[in-house]
Amino acid sequence: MVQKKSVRRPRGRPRAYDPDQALAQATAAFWDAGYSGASLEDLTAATGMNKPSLYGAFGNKHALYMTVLEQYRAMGREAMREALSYELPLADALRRVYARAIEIYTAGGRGARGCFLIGTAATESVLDPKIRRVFADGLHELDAQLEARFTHAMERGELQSGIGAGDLARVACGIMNSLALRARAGDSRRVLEATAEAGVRLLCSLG
Amino acid sequence: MVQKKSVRRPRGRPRAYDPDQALAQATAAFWDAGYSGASLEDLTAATGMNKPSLYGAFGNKHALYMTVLEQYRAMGREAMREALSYELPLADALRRVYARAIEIYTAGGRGARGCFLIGTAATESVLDPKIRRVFADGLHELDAQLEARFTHAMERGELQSGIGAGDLARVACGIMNSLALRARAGDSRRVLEATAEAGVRLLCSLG
DNA sequence: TGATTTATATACCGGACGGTACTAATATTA
DNA sequence: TAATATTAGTACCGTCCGGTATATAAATCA
Repeated sequence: MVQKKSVRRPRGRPRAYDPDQALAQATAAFWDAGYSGASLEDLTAATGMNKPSLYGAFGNKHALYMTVLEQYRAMGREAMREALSYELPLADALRRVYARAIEIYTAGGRGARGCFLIGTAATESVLDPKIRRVFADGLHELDAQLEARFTHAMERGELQSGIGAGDLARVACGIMNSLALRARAGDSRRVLEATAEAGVRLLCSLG
Repeated sequence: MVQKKSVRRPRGRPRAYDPDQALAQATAAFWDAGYSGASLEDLTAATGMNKPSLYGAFGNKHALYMTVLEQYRAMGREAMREALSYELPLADALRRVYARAIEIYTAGGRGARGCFLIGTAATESVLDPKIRRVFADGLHELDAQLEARFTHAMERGELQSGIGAGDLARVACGIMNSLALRARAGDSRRVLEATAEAGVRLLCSLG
């Protein structure tokens, strides 16, 4: 009988940190201060790790950031996939999407921080092509998720619009971008929700 | 007869730089790299000034950034005021607004940089309340300009919508935010223009 | 128990950071 | 021309930056 690997400890001194938790705390540090604004000291303080351990686990600052960035994208993709129901009417599906986005954007101990990509990756995107690529991919992936849902609604006869699904998706994505920015600017949850609802009604021709 | 002050030179050694031009070049440096990402060396290289002159003229890095930020806001306000015609039909006025925004967002030597506020101030807004205030004011001022135009269109009977002028304005502002982000992400001008046009048609119920 | 393996912890590296004292240069004023 | 005023330019300040060498601690394996 083979012993479970997760129980059998590896050979050397055990880690004093939980990798997932450390990554989450590094995410928070970057989210607050941005990539350039978060110092290695901020990151070690946030994770509770010392610098050599941080390097051993995640590589240098840029590599750590890229890891965090990809993890955020995966979280966002999954959150959207869950929220963007194909069962509910289009308007309700969009409402769920925006509600979930507002949840994510207004979380955070030091006040709302918006979208991680918009708050940190956008800034670096001009001078850092790798970050720009991930940032653009993140936007376009959301576009694609939304476009598929709009296409579905059109095919089902749930929505007739003179505007193509792709363009509708980019506008719907734009509403979300705006929620992220307004959250980071400190707008109240009520304003965010009203903006989202107005967007839903426009997009679904419920004006 | 009084001699013009602008001709009469002040007492000491004359400046080797043009203050307006220096400020524009500092703007470019911050726009590319963000506030935290732009070093004082970047700023002196961009402006051609040495550090003591830079300090004498504009104060420390934060003060210089705040000056640049306010100047950008003034430029943006004026650009919107010019573009947001009250004579043209609402849809055409919005088209002018977005066209002008795309012009500003895609300018820049090292590639498109989007909106200065979104690309640089948003990132700092979580940890720097003064920057957050200016960022939020910038968003809300654009909201107000757009809301006034929507209100005008409604009063004139040019637009009937179940959505209030304020909410329409925030959505219209969101489209612009999205153009800024997409520009910084590297999206083509064609995509930006298509997104803007879709936004116009939704906002003006031309779907 | 002793060797080996892995991680932690301390202390340090060269360099870049934001910021400034000091000197030299260039103008006006008397 | 001498005195004064204002700027430019150089050189430097202490600190923090990202990153790493080295030593020590804590586990498994034989």
